[in-house]
Amino acid sequence: MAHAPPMTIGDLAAATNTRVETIRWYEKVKLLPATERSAGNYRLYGPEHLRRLSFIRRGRDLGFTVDQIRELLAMADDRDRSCAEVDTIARAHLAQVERKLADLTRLAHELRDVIGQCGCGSVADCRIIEALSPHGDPS
Amino acid sequence: MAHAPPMTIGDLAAATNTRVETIRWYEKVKLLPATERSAGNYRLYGPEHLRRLSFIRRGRDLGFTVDQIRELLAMADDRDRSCAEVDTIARAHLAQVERKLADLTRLAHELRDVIGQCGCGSVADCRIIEALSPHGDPS
DNA sequence: ATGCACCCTGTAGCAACTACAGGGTCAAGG
DNA sequence: CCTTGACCCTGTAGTTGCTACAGGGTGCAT
Repeated sequence: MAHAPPMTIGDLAAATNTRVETIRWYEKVKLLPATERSAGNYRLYGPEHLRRLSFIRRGRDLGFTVDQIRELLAMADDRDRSCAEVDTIARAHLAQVERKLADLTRLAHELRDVIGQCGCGSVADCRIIEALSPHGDPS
Repeated sequence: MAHAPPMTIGDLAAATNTRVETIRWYEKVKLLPATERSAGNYRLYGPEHLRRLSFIRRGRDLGFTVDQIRELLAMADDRDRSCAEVDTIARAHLAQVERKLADLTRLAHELRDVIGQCGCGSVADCRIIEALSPHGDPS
């Protein structure tokens, strides 16, 4: 079998569940290389672009920032390098996710408390508003 | 006791743990009213501004958007109105927080899995990079 | 040849601020 | 009185990660 014909940006978008504009944006910020163009100036993509974009999307789904992905890609491109840096980035990211998780958990508790107290009368004695006001606000 | 002298924007910032620029920005987007000015064109704030800004900051800490806070403030200003809308906003927000919590929990699991597998050899056989790559990527 | 789906570039917008640049004001110390 | 330094002013541009046009060109089917 001959190798598959190049994909257009729309094909690549469909294959990776990404918007066309997002792909062009990744190119602009150099997560993806500028590609060859067709006679009509269309971007043409091959399987290596598909692989790279899939990597990027999976990283984004896992909550890595674009900068972190840039670093991860640079490391992945240099296969002799030690894996330790990759590990470091991943661990730092996990720590950050865990911090955010703790914050949100606390926040959910507070919100549940506040909502539980609302008797749904008039705003004048709404517990939610009161909870937001500087503690016990008279006036 | 006579009433306290007006605060400058810096005083208000210190009292609410807010940056000066943020206060000016809240004024621009009409969360805070434009204030009186001193002879030298300095903004002057009184206790009612302190109360309003505290409310805003607490709402932001609880993760309400600026738009939601704008609604909450409008309701709080109209004390005869029913509390039901306040309750609705708070519940919608809680639901959103809970969704985000679920996402992050799943994400933390995935990250921990991936990190656990890293033997910290060379990138060539790094499990983290592999986990990000389109499934099992040969080449 | 004409429609229609697709592609191109470039710019502006979103949230919620933050960070200047390039000035003016005010109180204290010398 | 004058200077120094901390504060204040406006206005604009930057941040993150896209998304949404506007105003065009391309490619294929009918």
